[in-house]
Amino acid sequence: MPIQSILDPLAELPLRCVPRELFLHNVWQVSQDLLGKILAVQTPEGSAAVRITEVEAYGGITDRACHAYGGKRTARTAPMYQSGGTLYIYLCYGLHVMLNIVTGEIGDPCAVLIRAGEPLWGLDLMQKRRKNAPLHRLTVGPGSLSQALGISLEWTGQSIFGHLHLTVYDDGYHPPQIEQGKRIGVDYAGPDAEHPWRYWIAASPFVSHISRKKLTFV
DNA sequence: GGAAAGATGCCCT
DNA sequence: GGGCATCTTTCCC
Repeated sequence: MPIQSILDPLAELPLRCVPRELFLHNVWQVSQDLLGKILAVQTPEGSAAVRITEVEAYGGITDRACHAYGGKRTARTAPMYQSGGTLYIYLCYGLHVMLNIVTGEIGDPCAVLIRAGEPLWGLDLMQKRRKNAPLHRLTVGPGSLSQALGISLEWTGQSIFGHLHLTVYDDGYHPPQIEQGKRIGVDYAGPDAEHPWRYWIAASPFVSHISRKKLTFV
């Protein structure tokens, strides 16, 4: 399948699925490793894909911003306790679909929230799903990204390995620079809201809250 | 059974 | 940058 990137039309590298081991490291490592990877979704409507440009790490039972804080386990959060590579998908504000990928071993409820991507292919399909939103808002923000890709709530709890619809690929691309800052919308988490656990590809136009304060870079 | 909050997005100024 | 739609999940009666 040819890659046709809007920003980098010269990219023509072989695709391979990311290995299971990628998700078995700590959630902060996995978050940064996922930047630049390709998230592809195939549905009966067609296929679409983005290069992941922005993520957030949710640190399990000790992170007040994490749904599994304090070991909380409900029907919704149960997938977070499964092994690395499990999908954790839930509805926010009653209408926005949030896509997360669980990290670590079984029983360690950490996950990476996929917040934004750069369109690679399936542009027409994504624009149709997003009601012709402009390019800079097509796949930016966790709710918008899920809508563009056609992420389904029914996939929560399923593994991305051997998944029928969703695949994460590595085409050899590595972000030239990664920036990090505070996570978005977690002010209720008190001191844990201050952690710089949001990561994005430096200078990418496909990042939300671009004006937010940058803390450090890697 | 009911109330409150929420890992947002969009439109307005 | 501020207001608000919108409805599921969770928790507490």
